[in-house]
Amino acid sequence: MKITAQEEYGLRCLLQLARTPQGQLVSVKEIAAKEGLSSANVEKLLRLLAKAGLVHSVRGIRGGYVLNRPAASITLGEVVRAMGKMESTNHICTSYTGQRDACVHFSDCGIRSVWSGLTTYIQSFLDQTTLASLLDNEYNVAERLARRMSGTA
Amino acid sequence: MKITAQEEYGLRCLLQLARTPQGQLVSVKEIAAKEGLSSANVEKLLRLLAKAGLVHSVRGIRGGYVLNRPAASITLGEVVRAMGKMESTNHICTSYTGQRDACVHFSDCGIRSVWSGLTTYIQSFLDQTTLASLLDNEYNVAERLARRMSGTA
DNA sequence: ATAATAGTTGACAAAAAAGTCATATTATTG
DNA sequence: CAATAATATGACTTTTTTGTCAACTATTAT
Repeated sequence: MKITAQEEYGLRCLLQLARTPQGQLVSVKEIAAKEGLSSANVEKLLRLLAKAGLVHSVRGIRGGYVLNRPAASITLGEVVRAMGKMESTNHICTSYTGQRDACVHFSDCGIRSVWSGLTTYIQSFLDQTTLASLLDNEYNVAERLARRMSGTA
Repeated sequence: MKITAQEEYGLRCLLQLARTPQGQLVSVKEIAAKEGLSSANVEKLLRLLAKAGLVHSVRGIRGGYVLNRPAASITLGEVVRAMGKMESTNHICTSYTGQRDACVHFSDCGIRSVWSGLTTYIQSFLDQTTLASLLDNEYNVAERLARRMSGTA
């Protein structure tokens, strides 16, 4: 139960796109440089996001990636699901069953119900957070910091 | 962001202990058989739980494991933390930073605050669920099932 | 005492996740 | 129309996580 590397980095790449004005293209190289990741890795992440329809790519010289929709309409839930490491509610109890075919216990055992409850709970949190709200928060923090540093507040 | 094998199996082993009456010892072999896991694996899981103080072991012939505290006082949060795969709130942004030493962005960036918010949110869910409540639920399900099958309801 | 049973430990093996690389494809620009 | 700069793809490598094994220690029963 922790955020995977792909989820974290995928989100970061997406935020880099969200920070650039209007459907302006950003290259893998730029994103990689800004995030301190390898280009190969960033490319892989962006391909996952493209498959999920969150970003869209343009080939050729001067090509790059853009968000497919406004940052305010993209939720963290979508991002995390796009990275493919989220337990899907209907797979609960199918992954970890020991050497048995199905859940060793009842067909609707206590474990199944907590795990699926937890998954739903987490997704509701993620689905309520948009890329835009993350940036907002970031800018507010930056602003507060700037004010404090300049002795204005 | 998904439940790890260790978390799931650790919980299952613990529930096996919670199901047996009073501080009665259960051997690794029994648990392994009931869960369809290898003894070696169950042993490893139980050692983690023992290190965290959730269970206690007795050696020698007729030895085995017991819960250290009543099932109603052990929360899922404790279990998950014992298995060591939970993001700890003060490690946020120290694991995934690309090739940089620290968070590439602000020292209190948008990502950090969501991830730590999410972690807290998840833990509050887990900390409100006890082993006992999982068993309750299990028994209720079993009872409902039994009633339905016997045509009583 | 000794044999048998059960937990303990650390090293190792296998599987999964993360990351890299080489090669192909596409578009632009001179 | 060639050179260049960008994305696309799949195979491969590395790292991390899971799981197994073998040798050891403790406890009980005979």
